[in-house]
Amino acid sequence: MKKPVGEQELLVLRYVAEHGPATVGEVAERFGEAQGLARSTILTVMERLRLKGYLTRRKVEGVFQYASPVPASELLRDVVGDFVQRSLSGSLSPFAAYLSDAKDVSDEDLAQLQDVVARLRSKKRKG
Amino acid sequence: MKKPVGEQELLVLRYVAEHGPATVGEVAERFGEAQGLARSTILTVMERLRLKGYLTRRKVEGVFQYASPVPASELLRDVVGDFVQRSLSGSLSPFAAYLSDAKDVSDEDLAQLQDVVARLRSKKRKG
DNA sequence: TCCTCGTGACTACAGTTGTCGTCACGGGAA
DNA sequence: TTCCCGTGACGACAACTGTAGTCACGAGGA
Repeated sequence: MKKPVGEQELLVLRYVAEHGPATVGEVAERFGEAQGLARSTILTVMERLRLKGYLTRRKVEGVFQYASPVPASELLRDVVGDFVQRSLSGSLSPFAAYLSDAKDVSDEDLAQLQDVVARLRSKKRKG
Repeated sequence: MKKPVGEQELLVLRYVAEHGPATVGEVAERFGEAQGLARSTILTVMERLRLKGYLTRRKVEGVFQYASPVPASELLRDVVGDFVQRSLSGSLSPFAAYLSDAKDVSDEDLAQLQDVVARLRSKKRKG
């Protein structure tokens, strides 16, 4: 069930996941056009995502509405998990190394990270 | 200089970066065999990595010694950076989401993360 | 000298991804 | 009724990746 998703595919998937159910025409107009992509490109990508099980569709008044069965946040969380497993063999130190050099960590991201780390630590103490 | 690297390619690159300069035969025997890969596969992958600029080689006593121009840690840090940019559009919250669900964060990784976060926070206060 | 083996360079081929063009259909506007 | 347009389904093609077979060459051992 873990079909791979390409980079562009992921962008489209994210768009759909974040911008509710949408038709191919809508995605092509609002997302594809901005990226300089033809409508048929968007259609092909969305259909591939559907074939892989990442999108579902439902005919509403003649046209198909595509939607992601999982919310964008969950989707991205899984993408990160996959990446950590596949490319880092589960190790997080490369992430730490990246972070320590990162120039552009937003306040919110930083606060969120601190929060998560603190939570993990307290859980570990107990567990 | 930002040629893409596939997953298997990355594994080989990591192996070479971590296990000093090595010949194709050595990598095939120690790494490839364990993965069930033919020697020619290893050779092809290593040559592709060299063509992309991720490996260099030097003939030593008749055979080529391949090496990574950058240490493994730096390599992985860059891989993470790429991933964050390309797949997460620079946002770190998906990573935080991943962490909060992660089951298997090692003590070392956790400590390292906490350290980095703390450092970033203090830097931010000052800067 | 002749055969074998490690090494390298090529070639090959299938699957995935990124991008489209095009064709056919059905519903409205003219 | 006719023609146009949004929509869908296909087919296509190039690049990249994963994986390997094969051929030629040079150094040693038999």
